[in-house]
Amino acid sequence: MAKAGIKDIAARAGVSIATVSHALRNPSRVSEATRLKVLAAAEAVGYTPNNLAVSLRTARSRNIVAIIPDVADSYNSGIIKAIEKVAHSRGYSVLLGDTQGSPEREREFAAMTRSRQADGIILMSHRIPFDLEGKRVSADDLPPLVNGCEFTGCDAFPSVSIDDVQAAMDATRHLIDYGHRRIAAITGDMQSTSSRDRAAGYRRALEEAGLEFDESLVVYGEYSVQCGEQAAEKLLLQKARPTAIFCFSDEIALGCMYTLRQYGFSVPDDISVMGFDDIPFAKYLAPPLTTIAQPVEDIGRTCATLLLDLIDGKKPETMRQFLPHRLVVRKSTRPL
Amino acid sequence: MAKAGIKDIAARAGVSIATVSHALRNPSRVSEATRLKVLAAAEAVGYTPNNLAVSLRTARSRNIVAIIPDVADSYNSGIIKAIEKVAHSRGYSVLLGDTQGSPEREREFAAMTRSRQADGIILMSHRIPFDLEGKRVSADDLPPLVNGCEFTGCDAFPSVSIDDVQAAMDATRHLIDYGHRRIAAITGDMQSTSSRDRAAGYRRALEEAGLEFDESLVVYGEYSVQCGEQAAEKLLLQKARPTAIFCFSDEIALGCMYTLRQYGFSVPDDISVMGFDDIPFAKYLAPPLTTIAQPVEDIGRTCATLLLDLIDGKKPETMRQFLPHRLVVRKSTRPL
DNA sequence: TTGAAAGCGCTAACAT
DNA sequence: ATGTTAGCGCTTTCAA
Repeated sequence: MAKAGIKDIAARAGVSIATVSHALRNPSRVSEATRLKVLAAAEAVGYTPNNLAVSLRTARSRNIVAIIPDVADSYNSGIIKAIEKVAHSRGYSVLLGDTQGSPEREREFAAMTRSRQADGIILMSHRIPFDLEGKRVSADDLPPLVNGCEFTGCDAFPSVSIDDVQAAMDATRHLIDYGHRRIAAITGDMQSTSSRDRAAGYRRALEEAGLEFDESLVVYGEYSVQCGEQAAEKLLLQKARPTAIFCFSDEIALGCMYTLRQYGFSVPDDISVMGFDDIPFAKYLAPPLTTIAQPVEDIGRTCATLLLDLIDGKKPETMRQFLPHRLVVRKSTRPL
Repeated sequence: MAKAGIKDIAARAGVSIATVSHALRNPSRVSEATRLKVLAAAEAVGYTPNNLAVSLRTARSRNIVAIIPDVADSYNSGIIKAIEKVAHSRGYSVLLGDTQGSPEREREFAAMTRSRQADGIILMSHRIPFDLEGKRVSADDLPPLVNGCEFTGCDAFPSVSIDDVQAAMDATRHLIDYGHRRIAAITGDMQSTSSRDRAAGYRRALEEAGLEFDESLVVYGEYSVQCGEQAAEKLLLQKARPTAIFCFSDEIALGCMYTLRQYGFSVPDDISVMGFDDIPFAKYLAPPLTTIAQPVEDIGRTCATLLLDLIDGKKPETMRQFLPHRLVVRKSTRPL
């Protein structure tokens, strides 16, 4: 006996395949007696539905694809974990779309909705992964998509993230409140909206405090430890060194602190370092990292919930959803 | 125009659907002229194959499922990233099976091969996620599965990991070579083979060095920062404290070092700490962590390659594959 | 309450 | 080289 299907059940239970199908999906439409008979037969033949067939027939794969720059990034992996959790609880599976930042791969993964392998997309990128131009943009042949952490700029899709501008302002202000005046910044990829917004917030907080924005104090990088490592060197090479460095991610901060230590600088005694994200490791670092906590779990959960609702035809109430961040002051920053 | 299928192409190109199918999949079976005609028509109608239909027909989903305890764990996420990479390069997608250690979820995800949503399984657990007993174990109705990092004990499935016993011996020996005699250990979940093997290696290295195994020096935990945090306290409470602590994962080591610091102990001056895994953060910690480097990328790649080959009907050469680990001495351990 | 039958969109014999 | 046709395993009208 190779592969038991509903027709095997039907044969064994002495009913039609239609009845089997009903008994399994729509119990109320068959008599109690047949239902039991069918269930017993299903059990007996060791039935497992072929979900490919179900999906083809119902035009629903019950998969979503999460398009994410890098699963191995601590911040990202937290988000995706939360996504998987709610997807699973609602009977969906998540297809992993690790793009390593490649626009081409973003498009490939996004195409999975066209090819019916996925019913929707959670996009953690600032790029729209398909042509809106080419064809008519009849809003309803766009796939269900929710934009997480980043923002494509297209309001046809709901997006969820923190208010990066405000968060960066809070971070910068914390440093200013601590008496710092020469506050450097190490950014993420400036293509990304998150990084642009943080840069804007940084700048604005400076201005509001009457501090001059000094271009030589910002190093444009990307969200990675290696970047922080190198960027810190550039900062250290300056004649007038910063007394504080605002890193646009905790990973950057980690690399930054490493370099500082290499050259004999103490954090926070010589230089204060501020991170962003509050990855799980942040509080365990030496010194524990002052940072902006993102509600990672909440972001992931909200993205997934929104998407699944979208798939079910429910329109979101707010298209642009901002979740609350929080300044977490630990030991990597100190009053001047 | 809603959904272009091969029959739309056929109509437009003035050929049969079979010819379209051939032109698309099997170009050599069709004349150059028709091939071009078909391609043009496909382009014109904006064709994207319905992979659900293809999969149903060919009985191949081109998905694999990665069953993993926790995507947010740095070690795990490295593995899964490598898996995704090779899967993608071979035209497969990976379904994320984050189990949070739950055997039930392991089984749920494993069932995806039965329901045809996945063609194979990469299992990072020591438990077999389905009944081998119940039915006849006719080896060929087992799904393609490769066991990564852990070992179920079933040699019907290929497995790939490092030699945990040897690696733990190397780690312990390093501490012994440094003159340590009271060497504590903080283990992972002792249900897991990796942790049992490491415990065995630890013990064996002790014995070979003529050191007595002291049960009070081992704290049984799990692979998490929180665990390391708490376990370290237990160790510190002992009358005769260890001079070195061998943590069975870097995350444990991180938590352990944190607690040590809390209580004013310096690593490595007062106590040496050794990790395991060499997660990307390890070298950036303060102090940089001495650890056993696992070939994460290689493990992931090998798992995926093996599985995909298995799916293609190629039998693996070795059922139990050990990849080389490496002792990485940094600054968290020091000679006594 | 149950069943017959028509597909979902595609592939793969088998014919032509 | 191209076309006909029979399904893959299931859901879902529609009729009985």
